[in-house]
Order: sequence, then structure tokens, then C-alpha cells
Amino acid sequence: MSKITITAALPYANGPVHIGHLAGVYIPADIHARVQRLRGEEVLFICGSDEHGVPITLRARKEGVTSQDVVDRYHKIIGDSFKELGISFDIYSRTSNATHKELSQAFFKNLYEKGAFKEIRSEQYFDEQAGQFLADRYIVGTCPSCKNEGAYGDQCEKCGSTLSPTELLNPKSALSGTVPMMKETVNWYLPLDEIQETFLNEWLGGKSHWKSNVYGQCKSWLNEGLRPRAMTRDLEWGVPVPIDGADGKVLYVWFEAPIGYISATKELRPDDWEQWWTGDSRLVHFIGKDNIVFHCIIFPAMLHLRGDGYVLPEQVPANEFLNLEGQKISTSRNWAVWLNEYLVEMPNRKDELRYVLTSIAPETKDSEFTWKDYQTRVNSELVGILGNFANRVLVLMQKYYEGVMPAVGTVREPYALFDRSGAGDHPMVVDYVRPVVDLLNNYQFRDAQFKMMELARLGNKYLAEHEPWKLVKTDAEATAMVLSEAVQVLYNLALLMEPFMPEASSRLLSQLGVSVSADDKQSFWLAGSQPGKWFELAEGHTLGAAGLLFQKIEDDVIDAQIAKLQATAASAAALAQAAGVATDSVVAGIEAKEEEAKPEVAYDDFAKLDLRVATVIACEKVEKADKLLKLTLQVGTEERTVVSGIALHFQPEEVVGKQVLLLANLAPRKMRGIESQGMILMAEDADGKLVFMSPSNSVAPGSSVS
RNA sequence: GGCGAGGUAGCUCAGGUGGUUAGAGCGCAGGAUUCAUAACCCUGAGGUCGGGGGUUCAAUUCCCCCCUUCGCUACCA
Repeated sequence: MSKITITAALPYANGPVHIGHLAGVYIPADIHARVQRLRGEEVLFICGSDEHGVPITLRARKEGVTSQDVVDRYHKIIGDSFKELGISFDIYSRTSNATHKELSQAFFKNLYEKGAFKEIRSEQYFDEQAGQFLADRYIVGTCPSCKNEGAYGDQCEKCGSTLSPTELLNPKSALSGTVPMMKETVNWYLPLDEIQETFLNEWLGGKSHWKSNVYGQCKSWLNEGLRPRAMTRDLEWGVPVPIDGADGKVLYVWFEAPIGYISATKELRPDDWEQWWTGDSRLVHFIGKDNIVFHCIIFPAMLHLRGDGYVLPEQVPANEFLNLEGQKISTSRNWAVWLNEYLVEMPNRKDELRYVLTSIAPETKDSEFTWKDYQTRVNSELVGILGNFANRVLVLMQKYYEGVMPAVGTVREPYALFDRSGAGDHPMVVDYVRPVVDLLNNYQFRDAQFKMMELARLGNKYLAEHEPWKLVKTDAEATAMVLSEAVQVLYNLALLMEPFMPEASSRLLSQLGVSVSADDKQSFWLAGSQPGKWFELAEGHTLGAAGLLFQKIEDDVIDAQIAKLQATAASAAALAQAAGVATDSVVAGIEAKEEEAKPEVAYDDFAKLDLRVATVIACEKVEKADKLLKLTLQVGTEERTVVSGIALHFQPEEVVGKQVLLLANLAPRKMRGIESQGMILMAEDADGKLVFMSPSNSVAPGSSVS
């Protein structure tokens, strides 16, 4: 028996948890934690809210509340919904608490005193009026590539380019709106370039057995050569840097957040927490692919420098991303299925969510959640295969034996479920239980669950083959054999379900009228390292009260969820809603069957649109594109290039000279390498033919439309 | 632009140190059945494994190029 420290990525407390988080991190982590506990391992399953960092402060400013208010709100929402779903954390902590502050400061100080950091001076933007340095995100300006005026210092959200604050044109402070000045500051850097040479190359070199997406990503970073990375920031919201002369500085969230795993452990076990992070304890991080560098490079580097016997991660089973109805899940665009809402809107369907998300877990590549697929999986797999098998066995038992296990002699051919003549491990364990255990130990949760379901399929097949409802009329002995075998399958299936669907498992066990001790479960789950055990109910055992294990999901429930997402897509697209290429991706996920009326929008939303009349002064076909025309437009004194997907409807020469309606402030977008600076609005006929929207009398190019 | 991970049946995904008929679930078609939440069981149709070149007796599996999706990262302006 060993200690296993299992961590699940700390959810960032600026929004609730959604199905992507669950499928990628929390459900697999929970299954793993449950299995290891069942196997009798000493497990600590650690998580908590990550409550520092710039996006939280931005959100707080936007809402006019304090950062603490924001994190308090989401910490509660997230924690409550995890608890209700049954994620079996031993502790769900948070990084704004005292233990964490103390421990992360001590960690920093320890490294500081070892001389692990490099002190580096640099010039950063400083807001004189607000009296503070500005994080990249706090600087707003014009994007140098797309001219979007609302670009942030680290990224332009319109065109997606990665920026540094000094690249921004017309930088302004998001705090005061004033023009920031450059001012010298000092921060402490982790010299990752040196640590790569002395430690990371070799350590990561030994991890080729990790998942290919994880190992490949790490290799990629190492090949490019790591660079020193600042572990402190000039910011107010965070853990203060615990050394003299560091006023107004906090620990970098990615320095401090992983330490949150340790401080949560300490909070839970003040006396022996260190045993879970040193010695022969085994550390496993469950994360999403966006966290790989922090958990596979930076945090291990920190732990290594710390020394003191700290263990390094044994396995980092990072998953890819889950898409929703054809689009990336996005917190800011509200394109998500939020756990807290799911729990309310789909009551008593926790295990259904666990099951579906496990079966589509993005273990090797991005995967896709759709509500229709969810419905199908629940109805045909959980209800049709698993629930149905349970129900028919229990109903037959009730009908023929009033729920009491009948006397069965030696099961004879052809009714035997498995071969009883061999001397080795039990064939059913070898064929079903052990493969599930092995797959789980190998972090292949999706396959493990599928293998579990195969046992239910086998049960249905066995019943169909031997038809006890016919046998009962002719052969009482054989009927007893068949139903007995079927009950044993169901019993073991109930045990096998536990890590995946703990509630359904426990319901089924109680319908079988059994309660299984931890020791018995252990001998079941140790199949592999030990022979394992096939559980059987004895003659005379009385089953419990039967009931349906899962309920079918009707179409209207699913339709309501889809409609909800459609409404989200519609409002997101409201600003740019018209025919044309650029909007396609926004609404492509769910296609409305007919042209439906769109939800009402506020005037303010409409007023955001800069609509202009423009004159086409040149037009040519875009090479290697069937549908695209490149138009040059006169808009006032300005000339603009717009790429429009209308080549199937118009020849270039027939467009020149026309006046068109232009959405002038649509985010630029590159198509076929040409940047399109706006969108031409068209009417679409019933037969799909496009028609220009032109003023009835010619007006000056650039005239605004409202 | 560079790097990493993908691109496999209508859909969602497995798999492949190169070698007879490439898999599963769902969906679809046909059959069988009634113990069961019109569920279950059987059978079948469906893929030149992103495209093009190369190595080889043989490539979907190895090499090169290209297209494409996702992610990481750079640079230019």
C-alpha cells in the first residue's frame, strides 16, 4: 500500500465549471481516486479554487465589486456543484486562505534563500494616476495587426494575435484611461534555461511513457529552449512577495497555484501533510492540455529546486479539449453547459452526465459533446443496455422466485455462463473484471467504462440465448441455473460500475439486497495484482426492492437545452448577423431548421454596429477560392479591403461601381491570406440568391446608416 | 513561420513494430423475439484509413511535400 496524492487542476474562480472541465479533468480524476481507494490504497484527492491573477481583478472592476467578492461567489458555486455531482475530493480548498498564503510564501522564501531566483530589472508600463504597474491585461490599445482599438497588452481578442504591451499603438491604462509611462521595476525570475540543463532535460527524458500529447508538448518546449520566467508580478491581488523591497508585488499565479495543492493538503492534514509530498508517495496531476507546461515543467522545477525530498509527478494524464455542438467551449461567449445549471435543469441525472462525459472523454484528441448524442447514449446505452438488463433480471427473479435466490446444483451445459473446469483465475474475472482494472490503472477511463458495459451486453445476450421465460414452462432446474447466472452477472456489474457511476452502483446493489464490505470490494478491485474474485449470491438470498435504474430522456428535454444554446449563439452573433462568410462559424454549430426570429436585442447592442454606405472601386477573384471576391471599397476618404463570399453570385466586373451596405467595425479576419476589414451586408432570397443592399439614391461613400 | 497532437465507415471514436477479409458504439436495412423503459438478440449494407509523391515483393501503417483541425510559440508590419 502506498500513498497516492491525486490533484485535479484548480478551477479558476472567475466562472462556474462546465462540462469541458468535467470531461477533461474532474471526472477522470474522480474515477481514478475512487478506484485507488477501492483497491485499498491510501489516497488524498486534492482540489480547490485558484483565486488570484489578473482576469479576476478585471472581472471585479467590470462588475464594480472587489476581487474577493468575485472569488467568494465562484468558489461557492464551483465547490457546491462539485459536491453535488459527487466528485470525491478529500478537500476542496482555495488559494485565498491563510494556510495557502503562509505556505506559498514559505516556499518562495525557501527558494529565494537558496539563491534559486534571478533578480531582473525591466521597464514596465506604469500608471502614475493609479500609482501602480500595469499587468499586460491592464493595458489597452490599438492592435498593430488588425487596428482593433480594444486590444489587450498580451493579446488581441479580435484577431487573436499574441502581443506584448510595447507593441500596442496608443497604449492606455485600463485603470485610469491615462497614457502609461515606462518605469523600471524588479522581479524575481526562475532561470528555467539553467534548470533545463541541470535537471529538466534528463528528468523529462525519462517520461516517454507519458501520453503522447503530454510528452510531445514538453519536448517541444525543451527543444525551443526554456527562458527565465518571472515568478513575481507588480500587482495587488495575490500572495505578497515575502521579502524586503517587494512592496506592491505578488507571487505569479502559476508559481503559487500549484502550491495550492500542497497547502490544501496541509489544511486537511495539519500533522502529517508532508508525508503526502515526500518519501514514496506517488503524485498524479489531472489537468487539461492548456496546463501542461506548468505541471510538467515549472512546478516540477520548483519542487526539484526545493529539494527536501519533495516528490515529482509520476503521471500527468492531461486531456485534450471537449467541444460543444461543433464549437469550442468559451466562458466569455457563454458557449458552455455549466455544471451548476445542468444539476438544476437535469435533476437526478448525475451519473448520466458522468457516464456520457467519460464515454466521450478527450483522451487522445479533442472530442465533441452534443445534446443529441447525450440523449442517445443515455437512452440506448444506460437505459437500453445496462438498465434494461438489470430490470429484466430483477423482474424475472421476482416473477419466478419472489426475489429469493433459488437452489442451483452444478450449472450444466448449455446453460453455463463460463467454463468451470479450469483451475486458474476465474474466467469472468479474466475476461471482464481484470481488463477494466487494467485499463483504469493505465488511465484509459473511456475504454474501461466501455469494457464494463460489455458485461451488461453479455448479460442481455445470455438471456436472449437461453430464454428463461420459455424454460420456465418446461425445465424448472434450467430456469434456476440461467437466472442465477444472470443475477451473478448483475451483481458483479454493480460492483464494476462503482467508480464510473457511484450512485447507480449503490442503487443497484441495494436492489440486489447486498451491502459489500470494503474488504470484499478490495479483493474485487485488486484483480490483476491478485487473482480477483467473482461475487455470487447464495441460495436463499433475498433481493431488495426493484426499480428502474435510469430513466429515458424525452426529446423535449433535449430540445430545450439545444434551444438554450441557440439563443446564446444568436445573441453572440447578433452584432454580426447577416449573410456572409465571417458569421458562418458563429452560428454553424446548430443550424436552425427554418429562419427563425432572433431574440430581442438592446438598443445599445445595435448601436455598437458601425454601418456605412461604401462604393466598390475595385474587385477581383481570390485565387484558389471558389466563393471569395476581394473588394476594394471607398468609405469616406478611406479605402478598405473586404473579402466577401459572393463569387458564386457575381462576376467581379459587375460589382464595381455599386454602392453597398458595409458593417465597418466587424473584427478583421483573414481569408485566403487576405485581411477582410468589414463585411458587406446582403439580402438572401428564398432560393439562396444574394442581393446587394444599396441606397435608393446614391449617397456619399462613408455615409453612416442608423 | 516553427513545434506538438490530430485528420480512419452517415455520426462519435478505437487501432495499426508494414503483410491474408481495417474495428467498436450509435444510426440505417432486414430478420427473430416478448422477460424487459417499442427495450433486448441475430444478420447485413457502408471506408481506395486527408491529398500527392517516394522506399518496399507489399503501406492505411515508414520517409518527403501539400491541404486541414486543435494547441503551444515566434516574427513581421
